[in-house]
Amino acid sequence: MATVDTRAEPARGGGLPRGVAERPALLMHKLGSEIMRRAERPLEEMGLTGREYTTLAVLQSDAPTSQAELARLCGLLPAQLVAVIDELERDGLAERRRDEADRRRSVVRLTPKGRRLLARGDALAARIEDELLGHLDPAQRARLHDVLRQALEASWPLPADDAE
Amino acid sequence: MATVDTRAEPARGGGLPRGVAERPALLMHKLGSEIMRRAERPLEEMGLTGREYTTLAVLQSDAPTSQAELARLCGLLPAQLVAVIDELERDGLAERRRDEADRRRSVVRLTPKGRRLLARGDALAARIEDELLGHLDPAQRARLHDVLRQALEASWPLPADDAE
DNA sequence: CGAGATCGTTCAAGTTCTGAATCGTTAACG
DNA sequence: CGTTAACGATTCAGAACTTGAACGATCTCG
Repeated sequence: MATVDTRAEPARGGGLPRGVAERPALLMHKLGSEIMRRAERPLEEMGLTGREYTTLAVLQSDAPTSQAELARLCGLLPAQLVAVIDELERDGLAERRRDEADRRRSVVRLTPKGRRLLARGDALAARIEDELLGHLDPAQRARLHDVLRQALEASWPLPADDAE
Repeated sequence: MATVDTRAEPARGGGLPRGVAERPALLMHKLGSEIMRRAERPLEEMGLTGREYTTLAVLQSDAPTSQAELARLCGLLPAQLVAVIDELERDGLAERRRDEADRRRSVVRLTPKGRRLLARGDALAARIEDELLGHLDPAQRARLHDVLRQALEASWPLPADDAE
C-alpha cells in the first residue's frame, strides 16, 4: 500500500513538499524534471538543448537507420525531430545523408565535432548526477542505475501494444 | 566515470535505446516522463490532469497557507496555478476561501470529494509503480523511495540560492 | 496618511505540440 | 510492367502551453 497518511503540517520553509516526498510516482517524476531543470542552463551555454543532447546520445549509441527510427528512440514525433536535426546540422554536429539503398530515408550521422560536444554533455550529466546522488557510494549508484534501467526496459514493450 | 563507451549497434527492435540506458541522467529523466505518460490516460478518465493530481496531493499533505506557497510547492507559476484551482473548484474538489487575517490571500482547501478522488489517484499511482518496479521486493522499493527522497531533499535549497 | 510590497488574477506574446496534407520513393501484386 | 498502396521526411496551421508584465485589492510600516 502506498504510505500516504499525511496529516497536513504547517508546510515548512523551502523543503521538498511532503505531498511529493511521500508519493514515489511524484518523486520519480520530480527527479526527472529536476535533472532537466539543472541541465538546461549549462547545456545552453554549450549551444545545446536537452533534446539535442539526447539525440546526440542516441545517435552515437544506437546508430538508427532512419529519422523515423531515431524519432521513435528519442520519444519524439518525426515532425519534431526535423527541427532538431536541422539545428544539429546547422551547428555541424550531425549530417544527413540520403540512404542509397532506400532513397526515402535519410541517415543521420554524428560528425567528430558532434562526438566531442556529446562528450562534454556527458561530463555535464555526470556532474549533475554527482550533485543529486552525492550521498550514495559508487556501488549504490551502480545499483540504482540498474534498477532504473530494468524498470524502463521491462516496461518498454507496452508503448507498442497499442491495441485499439 | 560515466560508463559511456557504446560502440553503435544495429539498434534492436522496440527496446530502450542504449543511448538512454547507459546514461543515468537520461534514464532518470525518461523514467519521470514515462510515469506521466502512463498516468495521463487513466487520470483523464477520472477527470484529472497530472498537475491537478499533484496539486491535490500537496494540498492534503502540506496545507499551504496561500496560493503563492502552493504554487511554489507544486513547482508552478502563480499564474499557472490559477487555472488549476479554477478547474478543481469547478469540479468541487477544492475551494478557495479568503484568508480573513490577510484578505489578499485565498486559502485553498480540499473538499471531501477532493480527498476521495486523491485517494483514487494514489491507488492509480501505486498501480503504475507496481508496473514499473515489479522486479523489486518491498524492501528494495522502500530503499529506492528513500534514495530518491534524499536526492531531491538534499538538492532542494539550490533553486533558492540564485546568486547572479 | 502614504510609499512600497504582496497576492491573486488577467492578458498578450512567444514557444511548442499535434495532426493533416504533401512530395518523392518503394513495395505489392495481378 | 503498371497501378495502387504504403512509407519516410517535410511543411503547415491550429490548439495548447509558458512566461512576463501589468492590474486592482490589500497589507506593512514609518
